[in-house]
Amino acid sequence: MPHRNFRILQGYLVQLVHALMSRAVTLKDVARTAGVSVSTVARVIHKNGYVAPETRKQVEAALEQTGYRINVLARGLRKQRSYVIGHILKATFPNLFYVQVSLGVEQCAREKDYGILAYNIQGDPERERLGVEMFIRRRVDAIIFTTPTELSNLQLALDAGIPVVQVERPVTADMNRLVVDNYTGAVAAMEHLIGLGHQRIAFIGQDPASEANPHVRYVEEQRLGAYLETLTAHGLPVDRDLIAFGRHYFLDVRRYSGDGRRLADHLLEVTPPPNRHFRHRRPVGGGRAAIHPRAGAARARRHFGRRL
Amino acid sequence: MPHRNFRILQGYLVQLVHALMSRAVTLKDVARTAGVSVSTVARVIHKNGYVAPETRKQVEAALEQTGYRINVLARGLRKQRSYVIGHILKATFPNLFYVQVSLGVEQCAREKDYGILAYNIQGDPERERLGVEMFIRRRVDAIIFTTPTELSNLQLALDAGIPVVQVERPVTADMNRLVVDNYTGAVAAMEHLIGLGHQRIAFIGQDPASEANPHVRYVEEQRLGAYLETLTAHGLPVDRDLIAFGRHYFLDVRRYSGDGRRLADHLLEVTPPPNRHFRHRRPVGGGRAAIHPRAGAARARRHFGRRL
DNA sequence: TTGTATGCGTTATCAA
DNA sequence: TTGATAACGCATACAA
Repeated sequence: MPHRNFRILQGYLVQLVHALMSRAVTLKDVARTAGVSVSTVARVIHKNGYVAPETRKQVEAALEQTGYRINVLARGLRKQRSYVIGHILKATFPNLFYVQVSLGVEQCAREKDYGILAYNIQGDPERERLGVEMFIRRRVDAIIFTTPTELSNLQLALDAGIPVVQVERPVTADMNRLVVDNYTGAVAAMEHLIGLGHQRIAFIGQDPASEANPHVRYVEEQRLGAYLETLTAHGLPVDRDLIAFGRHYFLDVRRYSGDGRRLADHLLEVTPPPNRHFRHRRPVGGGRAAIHPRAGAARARRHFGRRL
Repeated sequence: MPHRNFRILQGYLVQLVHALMSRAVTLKDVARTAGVSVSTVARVIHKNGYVAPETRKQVEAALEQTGYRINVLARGLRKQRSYVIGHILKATFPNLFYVQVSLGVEQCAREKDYGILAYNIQGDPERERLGVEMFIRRRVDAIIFTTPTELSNLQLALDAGIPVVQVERPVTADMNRLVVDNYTGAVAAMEHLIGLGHQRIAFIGQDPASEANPHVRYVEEQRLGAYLETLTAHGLPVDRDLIAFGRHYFLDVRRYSGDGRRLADHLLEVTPPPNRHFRHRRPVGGGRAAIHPRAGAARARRHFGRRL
């Protein structure tokens, strides 16, 4: 289709000419059109120092007329800040948790006029290192690890003078970290359900007693503890048949860089069938008591012992 | 927990001191330790111009010793390039299509040592404009719109001399665009299924004849056309009962900025139940013939007319 | 109240 | 074969 190819070529050329012809407006340009010096323009823009009212008028008119936009790179070079935060993500696909976190990070940064440079490592520690290296070259002002993989990579950033924060699954307690409070969250979920009048509530999760990963074990202990504690606090019975343990979800994201088919295969392979039916049970009257995470975790252990 | 708070405070302080004490190594530092000028170091780094072998040795040693890392911002100021591409996304959550695109964009950019600055607009044209403005201030080298919302925002970027590309759902034919070839994709899917021996294949999609959005209509026409064409090419019968029209998925992402509950409500509300049963049908012998998109779309129209 | 001059870290030109 | 220097666009200390 020669006509179509021509249009495409034309599109490229138009943009190329645009890009080559146009030079971004600088402070100097504004100063020239306003008939003042660059520092006067700077004073107007930053609203510091004294500027005569009429001079200000002229400068503002010139700013309007030229369509000046600050060059963040140049400002960054001068102020020794890039106004960029690096975000290293363990995986976005297919886990929407990471997507939600990156959305939140981006929105929050935007309010402070910061940009987010995302770097997806697909679970690969070596890529994580490469990401840190790139961020150092770009002089990012901070690095967020969601979630961190190797301590050495955190240290690498720190040695370059870049502050870091670990989001979930911290690999060290010696650096900033932000973790989900699973206990409070699970209590809130339970309170919500009980508040709606439900009394036969099931728990689906991994078995803390047989979980090797310490982080996962901790998380599951908190959740299960909250579940048991809240039930008891409301005078509801604990029914072992309503607790389904099992690895319901697991993915090694390194194996799935955009390959949807292998992903689907693997999901089918590792997801076990439901391991028991939830039997119907007569509801029991409510109640309310103080609930504490420590007590909840302890109760989880007492209730099920080391082995289930 | 005073002990825990102390550790957190300590973490902050350690990082603060790190950040304040450390100054990034510059070319000048390397030059000083190597006992040469900055331009000699630059020549070694960029492998252009002539450098005496021993001088090179010294410089390389100094580079190693100091741990020099180029300052991309400074280079960008000088070379009038930011080595950053802006990526405006209509939505990432809950649509994994956008996530996949942004992953691909990022990987590809990385190979060319480019960074990706993502800007999520949640379907809001005004945010799209703000995104373009931010990208102009940061002097990004190009902007990708996945997917574009307003033509004026594309024009805004172009006027600032920044090349743009529209990914799917182009709002104009006059600027670069990259679109999915739905016809070829659907043919491939059909060939795959037929190749596996399947002969009773259903089509689920929207009705092109009653679709108001021109883009969606075009997409559905291509897909349905490919479906019909491929069936016929293989000598398989077209069974109207195997074609299910209906709006199976729709989301106005502006309404769901992280509110999972309302999202779930809406999904349940707009997703209709399956509109017919797929009846069993006897398979019919195969065959193979040439297939063309235009013919496919025409066949779709002939087969079902304006109204179905 | 305004302007001049310097430096941020690079690249590139030109002279030595 | 190497070094001095200007320029990129901005912020700021200081001079006028």
